[in-house]
Amino acid sequence: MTADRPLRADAQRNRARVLDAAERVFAERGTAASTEEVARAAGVGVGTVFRHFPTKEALLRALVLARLTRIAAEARAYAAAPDPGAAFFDFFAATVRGSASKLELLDALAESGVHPDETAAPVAAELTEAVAALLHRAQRAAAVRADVGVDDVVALLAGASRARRHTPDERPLTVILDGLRAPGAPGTP
Amino acid sequence: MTADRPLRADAQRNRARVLDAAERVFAERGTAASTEEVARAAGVGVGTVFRHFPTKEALLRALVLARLTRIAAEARAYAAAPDPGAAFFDFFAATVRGSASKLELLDALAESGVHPDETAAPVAAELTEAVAALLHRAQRAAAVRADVGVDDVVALLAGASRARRHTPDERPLTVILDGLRAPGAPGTP
DNA sequence: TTGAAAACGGAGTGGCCAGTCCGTATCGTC
DNA sequence: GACGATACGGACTGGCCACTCCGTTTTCAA
Repeated sequence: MTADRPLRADAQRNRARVLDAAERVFAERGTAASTEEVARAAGVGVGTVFRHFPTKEALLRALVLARLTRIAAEARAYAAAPDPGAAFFDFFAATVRGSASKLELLDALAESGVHPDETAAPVAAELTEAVAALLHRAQRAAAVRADVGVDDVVALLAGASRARRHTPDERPLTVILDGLRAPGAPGTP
Repeated sequence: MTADRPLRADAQRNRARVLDAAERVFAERGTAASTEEVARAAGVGVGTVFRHFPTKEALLRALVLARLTRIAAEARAYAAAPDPGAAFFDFFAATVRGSASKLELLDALAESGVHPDETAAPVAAELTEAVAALLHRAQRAAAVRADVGVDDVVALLAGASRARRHTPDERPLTVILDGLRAPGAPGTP
């Protein structure tokens, strides 16, 4: 229970800069990029990076968390759209387009033996819930096939992102979206 | 033009062992596993590993090459199946099932800034050609949608493998296969 | 069988990188 | 404006890991 008093103005600014720089650097140089590179890109000393994120792993974690949070928020936003089918498919497509090279952070984490922690769990739950809402509404409207679950959708999000890293082409995404459509729905004509 | 005379018996044996061990070790510990770990798993000294593969990158490359070669061979084998649609879909499914955790090697390579070299090019071409044959035959038979190209199929192979790492579930694969089917063909009923 | 060529093993080396430490700079409060 | 608290920068350290080197072992051809 640390009585986390608000950060000083410069500290807040630097924390944000580091997060930003880390996202950029890791996206383009891979997660093996050194912390010093991140610090340089942020215009900050390494010490500062490590003060805010005691470990490189913590930094990675924070990035993943931020991303998951953003995606969850977007999912909730799409839930407001009138057409259940469009809401689901638009969310899916937008997420894939926006995450092509970034979702891999998640995998980077998983690969390096990082176990999900208590901080991540609620966010993950939040995401799952938001996607489930979108999915189930779309399924009730017979826009999405009934036999897929939330986990399948998440797995397909990851898969579609990976496919996109292979080609900038939209075709693979289209194929996956079509595969998700319910038999009767307009899609593959 | 090195006059590569045949390897001595022990050398051949060890080379194979190293390749084997490397595949296992990198698959389960990630490509960040040290060369020494690979050597130990192969029952060999590090020196031996480096004699056969002058660089860790070269070892990774060799693994990817071997895998691509195997997949290409399998693609050619499936081309012999009577039903063009089944040939394509069975090949796709088998490759994904067999490569779930292994195709990532390819990505590991790509990520660490490894540029495709002259050795890889012919094998890649071979693979592309074999897949193209399968794909086009299936498309002519109206089993696979006409608007996807070989590159899309390869991207989707990678994507499906990634999805599979997320869930052992078959559903995501099914979704992708269904997305690939031609409109009229039997698939999503 | 024997000896030269080919391989082997593994201790050693150099470089890189995560993480620390502390003297200095900045902030914010009175 | 002044002082304590907070944050900063970056030189430094320890450990790990790719790769080298060479004395020893194995192969194989004659």
